[in-house]
Amino acid sequence: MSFLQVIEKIGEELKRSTKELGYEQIEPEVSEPTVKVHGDISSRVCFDISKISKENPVAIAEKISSRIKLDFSEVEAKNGYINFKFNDKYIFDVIEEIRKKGHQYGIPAIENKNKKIIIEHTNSNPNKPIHMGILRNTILGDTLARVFRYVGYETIVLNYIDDSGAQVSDNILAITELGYLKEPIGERYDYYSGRIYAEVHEKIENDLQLRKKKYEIIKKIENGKNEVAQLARQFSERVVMDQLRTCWRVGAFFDLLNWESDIVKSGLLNVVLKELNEKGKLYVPKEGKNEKCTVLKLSDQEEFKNLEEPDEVLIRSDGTITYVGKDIAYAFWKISKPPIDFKYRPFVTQPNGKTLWTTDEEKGEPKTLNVNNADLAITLVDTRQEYPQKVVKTALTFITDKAKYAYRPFLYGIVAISGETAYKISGKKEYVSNKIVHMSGRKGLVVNAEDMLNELAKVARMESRKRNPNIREDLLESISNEIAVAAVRYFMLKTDLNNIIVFDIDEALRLNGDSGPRLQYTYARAYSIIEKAGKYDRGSINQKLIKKEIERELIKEISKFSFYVKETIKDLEPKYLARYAKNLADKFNLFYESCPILTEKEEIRNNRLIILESFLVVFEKVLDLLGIPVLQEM
RNA sequence: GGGCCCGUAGCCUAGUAUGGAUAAGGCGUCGGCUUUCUAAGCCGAAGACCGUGGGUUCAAAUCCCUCCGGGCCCGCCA
Repeated sequence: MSFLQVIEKIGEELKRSTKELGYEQIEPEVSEPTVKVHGDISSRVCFDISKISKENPVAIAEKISSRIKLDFSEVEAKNGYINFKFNDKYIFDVIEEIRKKGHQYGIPAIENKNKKIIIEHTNSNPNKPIHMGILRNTILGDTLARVFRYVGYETIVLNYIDDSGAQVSDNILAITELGYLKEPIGERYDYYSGRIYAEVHEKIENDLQLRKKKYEIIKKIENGKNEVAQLARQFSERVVMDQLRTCWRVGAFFDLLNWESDIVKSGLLNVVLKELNEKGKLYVPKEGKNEKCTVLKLSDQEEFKNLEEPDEVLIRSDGTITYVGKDIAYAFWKISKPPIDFKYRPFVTQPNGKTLWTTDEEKGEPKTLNVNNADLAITLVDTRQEYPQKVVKTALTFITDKAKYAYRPFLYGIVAISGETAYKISGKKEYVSNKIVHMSGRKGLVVNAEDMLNELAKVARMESRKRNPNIREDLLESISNEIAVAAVRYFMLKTDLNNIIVFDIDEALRLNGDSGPRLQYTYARAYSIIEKAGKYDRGSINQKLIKKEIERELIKEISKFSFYVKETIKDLEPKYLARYAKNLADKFNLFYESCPILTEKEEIRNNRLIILESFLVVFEKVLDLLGIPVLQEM
C-alpha cells in the first residue's frame, strides 16, 4: 500500500457516497491537512457541494462520512471537513509492500509508459568551463531524466553543442591570428578556452579587420570540409571533454552530443524550410530591414501580433542561418522522423560504462540510433530564452500538430552572484553594494562549477577528518567530493524554478541546516545502526510494539514516495522530490532522537530495525533520483 | 510600446496550481540536550501589518484589478 493508492481510494469513496446521497457530481478535493490533528488526509468537498446545494457543509460532512468505510483509515467529520486518519493496518501494509518491492516501491502506476522522452540539457558553449548557471541546467535536466527513467519511460538525454557561433570563432581567431597556442600548458582545456575568450573578445570587436575575419571563420565552420573547421571542431571537442568531466562529477551522463555545425551541414533545415514554405509561412523581402533574408511570418499569430516586428529572420542575407533557424531544424528532428538524419560516431565511454555518441557529418557514419522522434521533447533553457523558444514551438506547430504537446521548453531562472561574491572573485569593490551581479566570463565574474565543488570538498574534508581522525586518505577524498556534489545538487533542486538563484559562496559553503549533506548524514546515521545491529529477526512488523507516534509518522512519510514521483513527472517539478527528501529526513531524525534501537529489548529492537530498513530502502532511492550520492559513513 | 517573472521575520526560502481549520523551514541571535545507535543532529525562545491600495467570498499569502519596488525578454547575437 502507498499514500498514492490511498488518496485515489479515498477519492473514489467520496465520489461514491456523494453520488449515493444524490449530490451534484464534482471531483472531490483531497489533500494533506496543514496540521496533524486533522489527520493524514482531509477533504473539503463538502464546502464545494454546499455552494451548489446551499446546505450547511457541516451537515453534509456528517452524512458523507457516515457512509464511508475504509479498512485502512478512520473517518471523521469536523467543521465541514472530512478527515481521514490512517490506522495500523495501513502501517503494516506499507512496510510489507516495501519489503516486497524494494527500490521499486516509489514507481507510481501510470497508464501509458510506452513513450519516448527526450531531455536536452547543459548546452554550454564549447569555449569555457561549466559555471554555476549552466550547472543549474545540468542538475535539473539530469534529475528529470533520472525520474523519467525510474518510472519506466524510454529516456534519451541530449547535449546541444553550440559550436558554430561567434564565441568559438573568437578562440580560433586567437590561435590563427593572435599567437595563442593550440595546446594549453598546465591548464585544463576548458579553462584555457574561457581565458582566451575573455582576453581576446574585446580586441576583436574593436578591430574591423579582425571582425571581418571572424565572420569568415563562422562561415567556414558552417560549411565544413576545410582546415579552419577542422581546427575549430578539434578545439571544441577538447573543451567539451572537459565540460563532460564536470557533468560526470555531479553524476550527469548523456546519450548524444548534437553539434550545431552538424545540424547546419546535414541539410535538415531545408526539409523544415520546405514544409514551412508549403504552408505559406516564409517570405523574402525585396527591400527594407530584412532585405534578402528568409523570414518566418508570425505577424498573423495572436501571441505575436502586438510586437513591433514579430517576423523572425531564419536565414541572413549572407546565407548563414540564425540561431532560431538552426533550433527549429533541430527541434523538428527531435519530435519527428525527417528524411534526413545525422551521421554518428561514438565519442567517449562514460564513467557509468555507457557510450556517449556524437553527431559528426564529416567523420561519422549513417546509423539508426533511435534517439529522436520523441513523444515528449523537453528542452532546458533559462527564462531569457522564453521568447526564442516560443518562436521555435510556433514554427513547429505550423508543420505538425504534434508540436503542441510534444515540444516542451522547460524554463528556469538564471543563476546570478551576490555583490559580496562578485567582489570576492573580481577584487572590485564597486560590486559589494549590489544585490545581484550577473555572471560574465568576459568580466571575470564567473563562479565555475569545478572551483565551487573543490572549495566545498575542502570544507567537507576538514569536517570529515574532525569526526574520523583515522580515516583512510583515499576514502576521505571520495567522501568529501560526494558531500560537495550533494551540497550543490540539493541547492539547485530545492529552489523554485521561477526564482533567480543569487549565489553567495559563503552561504553555499554551509553543510548543515536544510542542505544536501544533512540528507547524506541522515542516511549515514541510519545505515550505521543497521550495520551495528548484525543479524536480527526479519519477521513481520508488529503494530502492537509501536510505542511512539513518530514511528507511525515515519512510516506514513515513507509511504508518500510514489505520490511525489508522480507529481514530479506530472508538473515537471524536481523540487517536489527535493522537498520530500527533506521532510523524510526530518521525520527520520525525530525517530532517531526518540527511539533508541540497539539498546532496546529484542522485540522492540527488531520492530524498529524493520522500520529502519524500510526507511533506508526508500530514502536511498529518493537520494538517487536527486543524484545525491549515498554515503554509509561521513 | 508589448510580454514574462519575483516581492512572505535581519537574511535566504516553502506555502500560491485546486481559496479554508494554528503562515512552514534554514541561516543568524539567545538558551538547552552527548556515561546510550555519528551533535553535519535534536529541543526551546525571540523575530511576519505575507510589497501597497481596493475588489470577489461565509473565508484571501493564495483569485481579480490598481499602484510601488526589483529582474528578464522582444537583434540579419546566441
